Amino acid sequence: MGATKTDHFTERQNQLATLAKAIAHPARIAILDYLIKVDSCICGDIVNELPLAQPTVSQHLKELKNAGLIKGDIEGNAICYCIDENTWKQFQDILNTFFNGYTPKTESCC
Amino acid sequence: MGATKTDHFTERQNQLATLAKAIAHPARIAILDYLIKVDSCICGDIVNELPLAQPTVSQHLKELKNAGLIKGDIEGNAICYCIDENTWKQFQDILNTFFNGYTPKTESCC
DNA sequence: GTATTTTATCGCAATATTACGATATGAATT
DNA sequence: AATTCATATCGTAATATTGCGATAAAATAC
Repeated sequence: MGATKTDHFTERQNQLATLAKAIAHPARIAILDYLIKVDSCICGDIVNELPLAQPTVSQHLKELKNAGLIKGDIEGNAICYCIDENTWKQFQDILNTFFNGYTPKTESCC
Repeated sequence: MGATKTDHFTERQNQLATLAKAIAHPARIAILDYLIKVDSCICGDIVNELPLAQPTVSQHLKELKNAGLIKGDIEGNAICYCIDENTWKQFQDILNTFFNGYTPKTESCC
């Protein structure tokens, strides 16, 4: 055991969970924060911005890339990373739909 | 190693990550889906709705409760669970703020 | 060519998460 | 008090995640 039983849930539930997992780490939030802050594609210096070793940052970048949240192109001997506008909007939509799905009842027993 | 280096990130980054982690599992999404669907507090039958054993469901409920997303009161020999309206709205805000923080640039190099 | 710089990958150790059987708890029922 | 029902907790096994040192890969600089 220990492995998530993905088969038993709907595709939407799994997608939402995977999406949440992609941003479920402060380092990955910090990376996205930074990409938003500098307001342009970033070549290099992401490692210097984080309190983590280079291989660890590289791994987090990979996960963000797998999730589709960021994209990166090789540019000389550096990589140009930036937020993937389309996936970003898509994620925003999915989360909004989920959270807007709930409307508080007038009568609640708890 | 293996433990997340929470100390090195801002409180906001950690909060956002923790929040995301709370919904980063299809079973927990499914529980929230169900609570939204039945549109009232639920006493019992959450276990029957999920493809997981009772202790596992109980554990997921506990995590959702820890995150503040749901609240539960003892009601006879059952528990009345429902979505915590306030935390729900708060989470929605935090996520919205995060996702709205990004506005695509006209000139993007990737 | 050899250095230098930057990012990726490998391999491993530490920790966290997921899942569930067994058992405990706690309230209602008989 | 014993039974029943619903949920919680304990203990443990399987798997996943996090982190980093060592090393590789790939481009630039000299």
